[in-house]
Amino acid sequence: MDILPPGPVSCPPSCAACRLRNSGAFTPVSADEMAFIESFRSSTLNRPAGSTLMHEQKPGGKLFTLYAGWAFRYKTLSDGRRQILNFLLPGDLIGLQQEFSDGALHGIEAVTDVSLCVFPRDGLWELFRRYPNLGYDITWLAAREEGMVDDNLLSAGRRNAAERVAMLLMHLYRRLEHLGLAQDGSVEFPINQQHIADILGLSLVHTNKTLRRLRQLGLHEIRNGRLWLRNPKALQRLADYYDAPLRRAPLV
Amino acid sequence: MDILPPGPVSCPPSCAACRLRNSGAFTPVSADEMAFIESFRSSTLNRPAGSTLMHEQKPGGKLFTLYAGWAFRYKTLSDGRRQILNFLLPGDLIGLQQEFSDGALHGIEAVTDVSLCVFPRDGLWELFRRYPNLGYDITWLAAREEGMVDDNLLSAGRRNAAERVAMLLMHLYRRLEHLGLAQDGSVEFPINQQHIADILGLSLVHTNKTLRRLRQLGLHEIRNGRLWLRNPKALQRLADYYDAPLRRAPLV
DNA sequence: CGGTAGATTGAGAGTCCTCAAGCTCTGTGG
DNA sequence: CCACAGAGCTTGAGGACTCTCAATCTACCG
Repeated sequence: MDILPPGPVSCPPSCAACRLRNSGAFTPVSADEMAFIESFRSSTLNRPAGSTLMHEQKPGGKLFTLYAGWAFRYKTLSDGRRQILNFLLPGDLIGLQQEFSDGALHGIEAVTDVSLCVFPRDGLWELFRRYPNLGYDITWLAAREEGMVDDNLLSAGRRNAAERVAMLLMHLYRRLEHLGLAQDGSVEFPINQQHIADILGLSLVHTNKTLRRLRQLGLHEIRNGRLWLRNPKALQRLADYYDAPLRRAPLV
Repeated sequence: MDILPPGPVSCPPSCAACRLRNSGAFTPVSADEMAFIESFRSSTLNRPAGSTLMHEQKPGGKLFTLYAGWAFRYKTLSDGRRQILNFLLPGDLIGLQQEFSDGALHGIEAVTDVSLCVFPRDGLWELFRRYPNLGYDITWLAAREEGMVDDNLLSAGRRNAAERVAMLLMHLYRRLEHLGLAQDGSVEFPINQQHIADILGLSLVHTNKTLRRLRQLGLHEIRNGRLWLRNPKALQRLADYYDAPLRRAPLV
């Protein structure tokens, strides 16, 4: 990992130069809306791998859009057991629940070095008022994130270890590929086995044994921080996971 | 269970007579907004216990507000394993994810006879445009529901059977109490052990044994379709569940 | 009085967990 | 150049929690 600033990808000063927005993976916005988003953004921020972007206990905090890097939402029990709720990838909006929550809070931690666009929390209402489109987009993003948590809950509740692993690998590969981050049949994969255990609701040891078994069956390969799906069909069948293609998401 | 119409509580013709809105459990809206909501509503609907309100496969469908009764969102694997994602109680908005989803769909089924207010799906955008407040409220509801799924995921992933049961009983009791549905220290509890197993990610048999054990320890009692928390403190400690008091929710 | 839904119980089998080491790789410092 | 430390990955063994299979029991209904 690089020293701050994190690698070559900090947020550009202007949204017009935004690599995400110009990647084609997101729905276009009008010039007007983009100008508003840019004015709505209060600053940009780089944080190193492993840092806490939002505390599990404290409400408040800011609203972010993840520009580069990986992060995750999580909850912990008081004896330390941790459950990752979902992974956050570039373009994901961070901190929306804190705005509304009943105190059912979660923490957010950076997996890699990350770059963020920062938005003031109390500007959200104005966004809804002045640009209903953007409000609608934000609801879209919230609903999509809920859908991801739904999938994870189905895994944790009803899939066995191998099925959970297969599901996770498929899911992350698809999302990254959709963002244009797949190269030569592989994607960057910065999470370790503890992260995988924590999102799947498994122990570290069992996660290791399951990953190894699937690798030896030729289903995937994780090496040097990259993931290859060696047999996507088999993974899909194992996970019983046949979602429709991803749609372009809004980007705020 | 009654024959249709379900019991004495169908949606009133006018929102002004809405029992939910007048219960004090929801945030007030302006007369203007209420008039819009009433015009936005395309009809009302009663459905019997056990009916499917939304199919797991088909997108589309309508948007509902649950007026009376219980329902749940669920997903199933192709071999029939079912995971309930969360329970829906009066005031909950139903079908929002279908509007946005990437095809990551879920089904919705009525537990009891239910009454619903029906909204046209394609009117949602107009709602955001004309009443940004209401758009904001809908986002609030989406974020709250996600928070509930987050909690369930923490349970399924990291709590053992007894802790999961304790968590669920506390959670449902709190929500019902907040709706003013607690009477003499108990609430209506129309779900069976299969439902409980399906939301907790446990087998029916193990759910039964766990419920029985907690009952014999004097923690709760379920009888004649009602739930009593006999020892809320102990349940709370067991579940490691200490959320802030519930806030009033918006009602659309 | 049979039929059905739901709750209960017992027994045996598995999946998954915890404990405990050992291994590999990388970066640091002498 | 090598010893050392730390993070992450691997492996083995035993035990605990949960699952499946198979019945039985109760309450309610036609």
